[in-house]
Amino acid sequence: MDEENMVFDIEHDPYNYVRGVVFSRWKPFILHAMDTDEVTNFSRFCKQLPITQKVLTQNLKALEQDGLISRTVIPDTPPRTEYRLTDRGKSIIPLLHAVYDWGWHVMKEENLPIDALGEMWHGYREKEDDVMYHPFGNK
Amino acid sequence: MDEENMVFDIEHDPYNYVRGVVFSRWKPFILHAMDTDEVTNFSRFCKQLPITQKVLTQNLKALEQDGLISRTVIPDTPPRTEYRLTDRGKSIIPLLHAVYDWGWHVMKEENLPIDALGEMWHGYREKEDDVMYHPFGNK
DNA sequence: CAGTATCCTTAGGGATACTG
DNA sequence: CAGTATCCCTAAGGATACTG
Repeated sequence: MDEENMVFDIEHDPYNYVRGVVFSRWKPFILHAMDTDEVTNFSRFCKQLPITQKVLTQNLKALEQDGLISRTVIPDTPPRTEYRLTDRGKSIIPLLHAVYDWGWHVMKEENLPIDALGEMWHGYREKEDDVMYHPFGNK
Repeated sequence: MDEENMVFDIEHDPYNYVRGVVFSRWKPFILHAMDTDEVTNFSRFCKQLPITQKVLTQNLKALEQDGLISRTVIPDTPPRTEYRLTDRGKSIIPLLHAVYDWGWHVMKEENLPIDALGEMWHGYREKEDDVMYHPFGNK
């Protein structure tokens, strides 16, 4: 055995994997929305998240490929598309809550402003109808 | 009250905050290493993580500013620098473990190769001396 | 409705060389 | 030892327009 270190390969590491699969900019919000809604369609996402259709499509496609969500096209006229969490997708939700909670408390400690809409989604603030006009789900 | 939606501002959202503060490419590994080592110095990090000094410095500086680690310069000749987790830094460790665990299980389900060194650090694989030659800590 | 197709911008990271 | 200083590259995302 030589003195050469075995070198750590981040490409095959679970942290890095999770980073790509769930911690991109918008995925936590998409997953959270789908957990809240049970059945969610494309246009609902667009209503309150300031995310472009292109990025939304990219993220939904990736989430589907990674097995976190399922996509069903319903052949109506016009056809609709339904998204829902798979078991794997559901299994990440508690972790997302824990992440939000940790971040929320640290931001409070640092006196950083926290988005009110997100707080309502997570039950950290009383829901107000005028703000929750399109609370990700049924109007 | 107008019909205009209140728009969600991701810049003030805890998810996004945590993403920046702990889920950049290398921070989980740096934090994990510091949790394992208690007291860690700069050069130890360089031994096994394939990370450049510049990026390491950037990350350590950011972690310090965000209150996750503390930095102490010891006036020897040459001066050394010691890093250790703050209470806030320690408080994120269980969450990191949970992330690793979730990712590890999903990668197993998908038959994706998992880095052996990372598995040993996390206790998912028996430690082998020839592989753990520089296990982040004391040689 | 649920996307594609283009084009562009930027933050985070990598490579390499240099310093008190 | 513990960093700076440059330069470069790429992936993720944003803006805008178009489509079956």
